[in-house]
Amino acid sequence: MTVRTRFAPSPTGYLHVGGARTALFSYLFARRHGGRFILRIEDTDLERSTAESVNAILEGMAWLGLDYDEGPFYQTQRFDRYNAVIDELLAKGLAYRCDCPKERLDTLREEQMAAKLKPRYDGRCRSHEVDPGQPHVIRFRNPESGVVVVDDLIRGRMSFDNAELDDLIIRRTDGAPTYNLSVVVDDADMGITHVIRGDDHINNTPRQINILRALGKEVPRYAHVPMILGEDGARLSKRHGAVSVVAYRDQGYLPEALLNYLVRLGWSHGDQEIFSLDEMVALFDIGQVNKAAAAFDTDKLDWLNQHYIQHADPKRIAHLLRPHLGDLGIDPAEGADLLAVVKAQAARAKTLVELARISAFVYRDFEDYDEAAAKKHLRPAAEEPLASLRTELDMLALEDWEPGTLEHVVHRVAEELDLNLGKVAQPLRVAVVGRAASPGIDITLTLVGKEATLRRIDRALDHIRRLRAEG
RNA sequence: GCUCCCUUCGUCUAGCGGUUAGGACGCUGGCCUCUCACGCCGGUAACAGGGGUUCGAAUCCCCUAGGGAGCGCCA
Repeated sequence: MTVRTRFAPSPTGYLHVGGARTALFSYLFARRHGGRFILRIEDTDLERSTAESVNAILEGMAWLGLDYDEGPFYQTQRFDRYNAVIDELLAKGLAYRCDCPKERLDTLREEQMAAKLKPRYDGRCRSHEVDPGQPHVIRFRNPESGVVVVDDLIRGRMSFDNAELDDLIIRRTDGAPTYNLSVVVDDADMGITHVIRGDDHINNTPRQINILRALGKEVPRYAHVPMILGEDGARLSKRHGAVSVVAYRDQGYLPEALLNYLVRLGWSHGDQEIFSLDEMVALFDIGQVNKAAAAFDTDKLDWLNQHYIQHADPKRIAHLLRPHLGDLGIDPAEGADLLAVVKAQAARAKTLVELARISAFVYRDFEDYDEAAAKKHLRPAAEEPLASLRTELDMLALEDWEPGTLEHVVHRVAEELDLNLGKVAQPLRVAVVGRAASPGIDITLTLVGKEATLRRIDRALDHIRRLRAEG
């Protein structure tokens, strides 16, 4: 039997990290077992489903590289099929028409809650005829006794008493089938062997199994993955900042970093922290997934992202960095080789956004000096070394403007003035970068170029002289 | 309220009856060093509580506490 899994989001918003992890687990499980991964859009809620959300989900999946073998299928295109199944259930007496007015149901619920009972439909219409011509819903006739046992791949054995369940609506007054019916029909029709989904569906499982059985269909295996919590341990929501997968892309995260982070949230393989997608496929074991919810930790994601920025092909990083430089109004075509910039800076940034920000000085003069850096390094004592550097650097031919020579010049100036290297390199760095942090001074000067370097040294000398004039 | 589920360092986790309870992020001390990062070495910190079972429990059972989900003509 070939394994077939599916990811079945409802298009009522973007693809968030919780959904992405469920999709990842589902994808990995299928790939791991040589099976097929299917994407199905559960858009039966006509009110809330939007085309934008569908696009956002597809975009998120594509960015993460979670490619599916079949689909996307849309439930709205399968209404005829669901209705045929509902009619079949009706004909067999496994479902019935119900015309209980909403008000009655509301008061019933209130009474039950007041009596400390679990609110549920009382089965009033189970045995009375309802005129098919009048408004009504269709309810599934759930077994009244017995237990439904689910051997969940993650949770283990769970059992539910049928007496706790009620007759759920499978077709609305407007004729639209509901979620619990459509999932069951789709999973059966699409031959889904393993249903991997969020654990908020645990309580739906026994109902779905009952419908599956009424239909005479095979019951798939289930794996309910725990939810992802926000940094504070509370349920993930918008106030936790980025939750949308594409928002992470926009903030400069690499898809492999997010994927790696997500797979380790709830799953592990010994002490290994770094996993390529291929390794995940080879090692992933759904039975090894944790049962408890996990809190999202941006610090660890950042660490992984920095790792991947550092180890990825610099050419690719350079390519991905362009739009982020563009956001700063920088066109890297007009300046130092972007590849060289990436190689020099990759280990210094947690995100591509940060990488762009700390590299801007290469392409344009900075606005203001970092206050603390200027105060510490652009002091009167720095005037002499800077002036010497200005002279020495100015004498360099353009073809000598390279790391080896530049490092030599800086060292020589320090020796001539009998100063520590730091007393020379740091003022120079602040003069050229505006801040006290940058790649090695030789690389920094190489990237900035002769013209801008001399210009910025002059600016720093002005700064120091003005400072002295002010006393 | 009822049903189902969860509980190891701050966070992600290893552990599947015998371990000095391991790793990672974070934080932190140091090394490297022209700065910042990277890298390397070290430190900090956990079995929710209580009963059993057992020669021996983080591991098995029960109870308590805390947390979550569901109880829609949403998915």
